[in-house]
Amino acid sequence: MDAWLKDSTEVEASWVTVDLAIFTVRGDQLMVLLIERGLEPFDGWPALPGGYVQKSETLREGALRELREEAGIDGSRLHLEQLGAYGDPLRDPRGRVVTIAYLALGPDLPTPVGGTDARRAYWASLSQLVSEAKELAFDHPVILADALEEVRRKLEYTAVATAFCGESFTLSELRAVYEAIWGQRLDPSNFRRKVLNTAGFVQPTGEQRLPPTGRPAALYRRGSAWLLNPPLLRGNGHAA
Amino acid sequence: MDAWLKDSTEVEASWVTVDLAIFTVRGDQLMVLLIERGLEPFDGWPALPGGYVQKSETLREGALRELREEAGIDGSRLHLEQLGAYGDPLRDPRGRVVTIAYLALGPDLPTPVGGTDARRAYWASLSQLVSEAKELAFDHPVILADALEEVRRKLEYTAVATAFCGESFTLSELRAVYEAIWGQRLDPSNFRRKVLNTAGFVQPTGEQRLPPTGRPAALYRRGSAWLLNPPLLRGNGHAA
DNA sequence: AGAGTTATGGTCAATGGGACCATAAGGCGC
DNA sequence: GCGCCTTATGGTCCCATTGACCATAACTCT
Repeated sequence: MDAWLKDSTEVEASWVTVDLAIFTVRGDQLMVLLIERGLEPFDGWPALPGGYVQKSETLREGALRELREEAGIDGSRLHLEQLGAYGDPLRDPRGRVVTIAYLALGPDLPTPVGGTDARRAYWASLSQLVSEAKELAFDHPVILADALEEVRRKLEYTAVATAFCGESFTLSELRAVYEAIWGQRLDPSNFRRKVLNTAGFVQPTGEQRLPPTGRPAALYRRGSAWLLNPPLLRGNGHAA
Repeated sequence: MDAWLKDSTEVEASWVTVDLAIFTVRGDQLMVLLIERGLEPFDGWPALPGGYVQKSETLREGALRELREEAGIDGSRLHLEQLGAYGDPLRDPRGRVVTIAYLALGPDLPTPVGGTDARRAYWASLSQLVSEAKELAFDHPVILADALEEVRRKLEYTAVATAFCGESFTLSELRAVYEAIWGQRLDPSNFRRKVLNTAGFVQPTGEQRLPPTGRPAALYRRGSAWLLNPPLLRGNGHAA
């Protein structure tokens, strides 16, 4: 293989890892899955779950495997997309480690047990992370910030919000996803109108669900549309 | 370094490369820079320019270096953003090579000379590539398709179109960028209204430029805004 | 029954955008 | 100079979308 290298003193092989930003919405909070690292470097620090990519698997397969191994989550039922590659030569003190960050979104998931090189795994509230100025290992703060921005933007022009809901859901639940992630209240009536007028966003199941209090709500499941055209824009922001 | 590996039979180091999808608009055509490969594998095939990432540079620096070495382009004046990582274990017959794809956008650039491992470099028209069903090396067809989709989408909600123009430009030139990339005509009057009403998209220079024929057009330079809110949507498409 | 709560449905006005028309300001041929 | 062609610029009309509200429906709990 070295035969193709132009300059073996400058080019050398790298370790390739995947890191996962796994989000879910619980109540009115956007949560991200963190682990407490169980080995050096950054032993004891909170970090995003992740690990080495094996030689025979695709990057996506590696992400799905780490999802299972480190977070105990079956990835077949959640949304997984690539966020990007992070390869600053100094990002890992061990040497050149390029990581491919993945974004995973799912409905309220069980708290997972710790994985192989994690002492424990837990859901952390995003707003709490920010307010406590919590530090993360490696360049994970950057990855997490990029992931958050990606989710926020993707809610606007795709139907990805349904990935945070279960098989069937009410429009209030769907709206709660938007509110938790955008951090702003949306008008229930206008939200409803927008969602129902967007062909293929959701489709009614015909069933109802009783909330803890109040009128029963109709249930929907995700529709066939992925792109929302026109998009569902967040206004200038008007908290309530 | 091996001390951190969990299973040295399954995890091994990978080669990391960058590949570049460099776009420009010439006339009414969207062009992409291709090279003719000068060595195996895929010797003689057209491919996206790219090469190995060196051990001491960031991924972005590697992309800028390849831009210079393989395409003879000074990257300081064009838009460069990461597209994503491609790591199918079979994508390169030499073995495990993960590539980080970058998207580069610039104004009409000079035809570059061939680089180190390229026999020659040339601009290829996107529409021609499609109509001739041209094949590319590796998984570059996928990367190119992803890059194209990314540019098209990014025109909608960012001011990235100005990256295809020179320092100063007329609104017709800017519109021509949209038309070439979206493959559809836009109404000059409505386009103008939209661009000028979007605060910070462009700012007038006060100067004019004479087109080959017709009334002189006012010149603008790019403004401070990056996100367009509301976005500049392509309609359902109505060629003319 | 009445209050509280959530879901659903409708109105009204402002905005933005697509289709289209009109005018301005150059060059060119005669 | 005068008309003609071309491109740039500016404006109008109308409809779809949407934000701000108001009103009603359908539950539970007291």
